[in-house]
Amino acid sequence: MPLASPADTAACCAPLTAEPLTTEQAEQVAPLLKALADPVRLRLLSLVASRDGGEACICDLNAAFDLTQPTISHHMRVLHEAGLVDRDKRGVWVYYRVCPRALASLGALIGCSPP
Amino acid sequence: MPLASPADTAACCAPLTAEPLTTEQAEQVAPLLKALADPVRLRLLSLVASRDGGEACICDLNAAFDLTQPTISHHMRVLHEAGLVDRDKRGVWVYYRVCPRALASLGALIGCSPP
DNA sequence: ACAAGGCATCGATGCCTGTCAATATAGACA
DNA sequence: TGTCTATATTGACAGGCATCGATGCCTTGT
Repeated sequence: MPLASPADTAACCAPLTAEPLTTEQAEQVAPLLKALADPVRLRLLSLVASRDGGEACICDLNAAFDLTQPTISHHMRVLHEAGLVDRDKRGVWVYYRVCPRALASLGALIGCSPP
Repeated sequence: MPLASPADTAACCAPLTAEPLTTEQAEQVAPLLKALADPVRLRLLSLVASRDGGEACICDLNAAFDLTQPTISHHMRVLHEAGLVDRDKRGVWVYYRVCPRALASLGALIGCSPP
């Protein structure tokens, strides 16, 4: 297990509206939301998630944006460090796929908990 | 209806993982997430939502933080302009309450709809 | 009319971030 | 070994943001 991402510890609690978040909880969840709070990263994550097989490489993603390759690489790094996507290097290509647990825990926090 | 908040138009679409977000969708949703992506604002929203009656005034919120009153006021303004909370001035006090539609649409976007 | 208190706004400051060009790294293939 | 290609890293720059102190606005009560 290479690194402990924010998604590992965050958002494993009661929904936002049930009881006040503690300072610690808020400081764990905020980085997750911050990683998502960018139009490019939202599209990147959505693009990866909706892809056939649930994965995409940088070259695929690059083609969908009018941004330079380093910028896309930077955004994927942010998503990865937040624990929202996993990396898998196969040969020359690097494939990203969404980490479903992270998204689910975020959804539970925001309060769409169907009992 | 004083202003059209981001929450009015954003996040009324398929979950993030179903199909790629368009640029327009991403640019509508991102401000909502950005408004939430701050530890103080997360606690503020949670505090308001979990309050008896679902509302709180600035003076209540101020007491829960080690920040100045202008800073709290600024954060509540950000939440309000994103469409996440409503304002209601009653006498000297200003009461905030969460706008449930905004949170629900965000939750639907993130994808906590397990069929 | 005046004073007091709750809240918003303004201006300034220091830090964070999105973007790019240039460069580095690393795997595949001849 | 050397070249080509895919991805990451670095350094720099501009814009954004969280915070504060000072101040203004508005409502209530005297």
